[in-house]
Amino acid sequence: MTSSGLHAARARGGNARQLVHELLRARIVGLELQPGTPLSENELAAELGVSRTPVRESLILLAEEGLVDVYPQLGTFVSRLREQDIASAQFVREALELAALRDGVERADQRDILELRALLAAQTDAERRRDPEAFFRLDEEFHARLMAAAGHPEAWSLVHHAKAHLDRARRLSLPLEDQLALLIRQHTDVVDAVEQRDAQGADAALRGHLRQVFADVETVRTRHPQLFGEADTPPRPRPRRESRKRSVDR
Amino acid sequence: MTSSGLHAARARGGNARQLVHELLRARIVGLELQPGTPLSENELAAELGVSRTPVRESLILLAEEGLVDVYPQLGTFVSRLREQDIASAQFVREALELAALRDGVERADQRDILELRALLAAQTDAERRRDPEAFFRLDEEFHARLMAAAGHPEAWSLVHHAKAHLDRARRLSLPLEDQLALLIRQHTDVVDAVEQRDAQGADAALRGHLRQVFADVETVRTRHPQLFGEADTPPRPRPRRESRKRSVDR
DNA sequence: CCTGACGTACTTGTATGGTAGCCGACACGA
DNA sequence: TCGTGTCGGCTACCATACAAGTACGTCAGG
Repeated sequence: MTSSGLHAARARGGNARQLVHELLRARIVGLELQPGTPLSENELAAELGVSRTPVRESLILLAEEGLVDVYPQLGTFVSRLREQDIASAQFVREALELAALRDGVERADQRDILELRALLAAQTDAERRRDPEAFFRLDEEFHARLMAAAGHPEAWSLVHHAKAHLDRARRLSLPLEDQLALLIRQHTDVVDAVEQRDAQGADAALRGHLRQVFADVETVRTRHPQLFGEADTPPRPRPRRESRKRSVDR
Repeated sequence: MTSSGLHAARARGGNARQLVHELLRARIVGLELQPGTPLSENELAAELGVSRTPVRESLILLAEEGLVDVYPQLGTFVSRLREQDIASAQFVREALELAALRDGVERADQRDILELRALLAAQTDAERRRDPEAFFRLDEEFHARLMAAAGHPEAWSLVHHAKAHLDRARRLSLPLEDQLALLIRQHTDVVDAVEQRDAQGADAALRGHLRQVFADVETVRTRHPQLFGEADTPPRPRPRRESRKRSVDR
């Protein structure tokens, strides 16, 4: 069961809160838990084999990231994909990654280039195996490594947070024809430009790549509109009828 | 009693967790709680008239922001000013504020300019009254307003988080001679450039301003080295009983 | 006197009980 | 038929009890 795995991991490493947090985060970003899904503290605690405390603390952290919405005395729900959240995440990601890349063009050494190229090779392999999940992990690692090479490894966590909102939508578009190949090509262009110390080229390549990702979200929006929504009102677990509800705190 | 005030505020506004979080955050950023100070969940709960739960949840959030360090089974301490944290905060702040300003130069309308100028006037007033605390609040509002005018009000929260690490150190340098006047001058330069749609000028003015703030931190480091530290190990063995109120010497 | 084992008083982490408030179903009355 | 009041079940929030672990003062033994 899930609980046994959690107990094992708990013995190995971190505390229950971190484990639950990471687990729920992965499930939300991976769309295993779809937007609008109700998350009950009691239910999760029972399912994961821990008490409500670490579950609750995890939900608070997820709420801070914008991945869940907490309505006191009402319930906690996986947040819907909101126009504003996605646009904001895109802005933050662009600003941070492009700023980092400006330093990266100067600071990256041959060792960094080699590691990035190794990740590109692994991505190509994942694409050939038609394994979008593997590609997702490698994509994360690529962008993280890029920021580390630029000398700003800590700022990655912020990009990581922002990226979650984009990935949640983007994931549905990845299995599409030739999508992975296109993204890998764009990654490669970035690395090439960095290796040649071509600041303008690198900037253009990465910007184009990030905009591509943003465009993918739009594609998904038209195909899966039910995942999106402004969500001033809490989603309904299993409703039959509409009812008006005034939102509480921010 | 402190608790009565909190209960009152609680009736008015949010839940206990948010109130405790904001209170502790203000005390830490305001250096009322100096770096290295131990924060006991029990002690805080008793002092604030709430149970451990909201206090603990607040500390978790503060730990996420990097303002406190939690050592399990050992204690929670106000984090020291770390070289890396400060540099990272500076990078994030520059990246986000400058990226926003690029949009702001195009999007800001006359109404935005007027509101910004009103804040500048208030800052000048605070400077004349030699009121650094008031200036700090107005500085926050100025930068927040600037990002809102640029069309990225949500990204402010990230800058706000980053700014905390800088402000904590900077606060000690603000009462210095002519510091406030210089900062206000720089703020004014930014607004002037934005009003004239001078993208390059605005970029240079804001970058210069942010670098100035960063330089102030260095000044403080040489004067108050005890506030800094890499803190691989818990800050202090064990300061028992009340020994705070250690006035900042020169 | 010096050294080292140990108990005690703390710490955070986790589990659980109690409370106020919201929603939806259902009975009742017009 | 439709509107309304009540009640049961759910929620998150908060308080409290227990468990696991660390540091330091104390004291026995050299």
